[in-house]
Amino acid sequence: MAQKNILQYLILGLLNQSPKTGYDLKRVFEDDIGEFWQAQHSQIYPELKRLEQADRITHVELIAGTKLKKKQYSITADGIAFFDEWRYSPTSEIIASKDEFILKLYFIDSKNDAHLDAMFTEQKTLHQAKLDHLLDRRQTLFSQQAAVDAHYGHYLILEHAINREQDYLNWLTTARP
Amino acid sequence: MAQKNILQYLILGLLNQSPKTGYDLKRVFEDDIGEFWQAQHSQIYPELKRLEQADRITHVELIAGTKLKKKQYSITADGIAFFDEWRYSPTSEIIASKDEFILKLYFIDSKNDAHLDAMFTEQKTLHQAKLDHLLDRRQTLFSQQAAVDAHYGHYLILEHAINREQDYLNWLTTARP
DNA sequence: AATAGCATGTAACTCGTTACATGATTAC
DNA sequence: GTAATCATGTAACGAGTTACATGCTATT
Repeated sequence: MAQKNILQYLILGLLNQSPKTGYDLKRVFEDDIGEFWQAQHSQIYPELKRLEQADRITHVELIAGTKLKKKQYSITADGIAFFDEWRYSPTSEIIASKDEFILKLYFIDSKNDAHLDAMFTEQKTLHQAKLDHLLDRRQTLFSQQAAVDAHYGHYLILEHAINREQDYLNWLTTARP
Repeated sequence: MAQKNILQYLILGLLNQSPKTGYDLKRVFEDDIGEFWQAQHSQIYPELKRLEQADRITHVELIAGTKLKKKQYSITADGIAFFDEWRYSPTSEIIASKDEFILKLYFIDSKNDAHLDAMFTEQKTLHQAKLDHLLDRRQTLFSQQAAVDAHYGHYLILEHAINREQDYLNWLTTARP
């Protein structure tokens, strides 16, 4: 065993919400959970094949327009069981994050280093843009209380992503006003 | 080209501070920059070989005790140039983080889900322990102003790690008091 | 008709983890 | 003496990225 293959659980969880095509999954990864997990379509399609071989999902072929085939996948009872095992098991490790800017900063010894201002200015811009985008998404998705109640976990993690960016920006600004 | 090989720059940066063995590097990864990057010795030793073949580092063999050989690596002029190119280049992408707990949370639809309390309690414990450890390290490394002045970047990233954990804990507590 | 987006796949490659393997030294 | 740590390496595997490849559909 080398790694954990969390991707399979995410795909199962998303199919557990509703049947989806590989392309649908790709978009959810981009839009909804991209802050906390990433997956390219080149990783999703093979994983769908493996999950189907393991009888955790099945698919039906749909025709859009006149010719365009798409495979709509659904989760099976086996798949649900396998997903539930993961989702309700303890999460006892924190997957450490990676941050290239932070590493570059580590090698700066002096407060007077000529590069510090440019480095911080750049990061402030990046993280402000990210924060703006997240605030926008909150506005779009959760401006009504009903949405919060129906997708509470999604709401919470978006709040967390927003907090995180605000905290990052706050640190940047405090360290280098 | 598939990925960025940031590890090589980190090794060069650490050797730029002072000559080190592979084992020394391993410990720095565990202790100092583990919050933001991880590397096992099985990744470090081959990378040292590659860097030496590229003439970016060299080594001398030292004998500890009577027999134990160790290879002490130093950075070359080429290595310094290569490192500087990286460290002073723009960091225009944010490497997205991964967090398994957050993903499990995403799939919880209702505020009344019976698992929520246990999930949050577990995470509070984990992140509190991490925060305690970081506060401890700040006390050890940076209780004197001279240390802050001599290793300003290291100080800043430790502050950031502390902020981040405090923010995480704060979110956990606010969402599930 | 051209462009952007929908839709699915494979190939090549690197990154990173876990496990295997060996031996010396220090502290108890 | 024995356990923990120092010290260095390789092997096997899975995870993840980038690039290659193809074709349909909707919008302007």
